[in-house]
Amino acid sequence: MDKLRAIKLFVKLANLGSFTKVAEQTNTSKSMISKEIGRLEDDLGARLLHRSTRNLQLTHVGEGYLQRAIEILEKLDDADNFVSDLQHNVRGKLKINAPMALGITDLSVLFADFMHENPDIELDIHLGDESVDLVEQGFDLGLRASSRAIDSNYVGKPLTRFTYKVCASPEYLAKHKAINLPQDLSEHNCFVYSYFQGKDVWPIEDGVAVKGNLKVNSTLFMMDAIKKGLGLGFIPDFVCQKMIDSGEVVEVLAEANKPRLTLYALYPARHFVPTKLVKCIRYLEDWFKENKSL
Amino acid sequence: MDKLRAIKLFVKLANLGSFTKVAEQTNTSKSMISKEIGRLEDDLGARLLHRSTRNLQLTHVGEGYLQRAIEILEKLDDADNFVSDLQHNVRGKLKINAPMALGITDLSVLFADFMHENPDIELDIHLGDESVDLVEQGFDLGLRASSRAIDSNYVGKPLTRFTYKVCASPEYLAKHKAINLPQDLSEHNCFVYSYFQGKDVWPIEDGVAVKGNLKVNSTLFMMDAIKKGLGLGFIPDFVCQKMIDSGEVVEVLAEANKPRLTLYALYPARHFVPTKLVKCIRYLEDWFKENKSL
DNA sequence: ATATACTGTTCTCAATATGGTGACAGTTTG
DNA sequence: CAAACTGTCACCATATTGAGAACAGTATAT
Repeated sequence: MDKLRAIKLFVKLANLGSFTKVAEQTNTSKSMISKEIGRLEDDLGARLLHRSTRNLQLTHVGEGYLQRAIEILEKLDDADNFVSDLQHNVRGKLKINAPMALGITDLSVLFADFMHENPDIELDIHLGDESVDLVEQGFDLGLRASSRAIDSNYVGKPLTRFTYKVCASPEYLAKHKAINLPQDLSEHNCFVYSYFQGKDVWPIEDGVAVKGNLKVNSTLFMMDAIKKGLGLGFIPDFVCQKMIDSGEVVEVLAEANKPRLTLYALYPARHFVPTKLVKCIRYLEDWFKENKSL
Repeated sequence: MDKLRAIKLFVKLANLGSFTKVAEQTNTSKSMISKEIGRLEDDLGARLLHRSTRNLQLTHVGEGYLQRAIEILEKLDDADNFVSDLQHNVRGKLKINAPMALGITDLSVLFADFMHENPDIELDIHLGDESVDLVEQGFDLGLRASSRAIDSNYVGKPLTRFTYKVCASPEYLAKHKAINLPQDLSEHNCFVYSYFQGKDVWPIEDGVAVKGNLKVNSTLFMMDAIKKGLGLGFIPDFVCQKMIDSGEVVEVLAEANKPRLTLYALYPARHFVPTKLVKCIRYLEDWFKENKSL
């Protein structure tokens, strides 16, 4: 028995004062109203209203119950509205996790624009490359680079593709042996990124073991070392491209086979995504479509 | 969809943190819980909790909804308890309507005893012989004398049977013509009771037209006039019996056919009767069983 | 007075919704 | 690497449901 509907009908009945009118107003049959009210009375174990053929009269019990029923329905409406607000309102917090390097480069300008367009959305951005559990940490969105499929608990929207480039400063290259094949790297000072899955193997062609005197968890830090001519780095293109374009660093082994990764926007829910989040993801997609060749 | 049950299950789920445990505790299947929560989420248009295989995590929405849901359930409990209290509690008011004459004679002692036994029941007794609508006036109980069937809106418990007696004082009878047949009454001073259905026809045998110089809406007032030897009265036996026994008045036409009426306890509801009322009706039944021959 | 219209209730029956079973995909644990 | 567990999904017999008509009763209209 759907007690809630029964209560709603009871309140309506108390207002309209007629089973028939309630039936008309709700597009149902009299019999249904009668049954439903009867069921509610059964459930409560008390009569809510006296039916005399022409007049309905609330019982003592009915009067008290009516009052409480109205409050209950109000509370329910409240709860529904609360959800709806949180869902459809663009206001609200958005807790986002993103890779450090990406955050410092592209995302900083991207989200600056986004915040300008959506002043009511509050951003809470955690930059970091440690693998965190988005759900456990309560993140609404995570930006992840991946070459493989994504954890099945998440939906992943592909945003852009990127690759890595082996970078060095012109000065470094001039002072050291030429690099023509991936294997040549083993005799150079190759910086290692702390969180890199393969540790000290760069995924060029079949993988090249490298070694070097710098290990750091920031590709930007690494870039500065590269620019100073200290060594080579295996750097995402969104970090190094500008410096390559400006000539500060140069790419080596450009023709070698390197993994192409996809940047995903990850969000945990399947059915219902808050509009603020939808808006954010759309923005990400559009931004990368405009600014990058996917 | 039974939203209420869904809400209950959601609250349980939030507490236990596992679909399976909820299923066990409610003696249902996991699938049912899953479905029901899913339905609630559909209805709300938002996801209430993130399911990762090992941990359930409330959504922002879920947290807010949980809080509200708990309040709603409390309110519902409140409402139910309110009804239950009013229903099962012996405390409370009892608004009773009864015929004036009966009230002054038997009921006064009866209810004195009843109140003594049930100090927590508050009585609100309206004595009067006008026909009142019990429901409209908000009476819990009405005592009615009737020879015919009762209004179908009410349940009527028969309490006792009674009849009427033609009474006169010995002095009156000594001074006037003898009364041997009903027709003889037409030559006597016969008092008329104001609310009597047949007005000035006494329902003896086939009915006897009478006339007299007193019309009053109280059989007790009438009794006093009779005792003084002013005339004859058609009096309920519960009013006149004692005086007949004591010899103050005597009955005439004792053998004539007079209507036997039944005193009913009338109460409006069919399904649910508050226990205080049940108790009162039981008391009435018992009292009349002991003190009168039905 | 009598007829009519309208009240709420009850009955039956078809249609819908429901909840349990078992399989499933995916994880964590031993 | 197997086993035990998570929540979800599809299937299907079952139960509940709600509409419609018949009903009993009462007030209004004629």
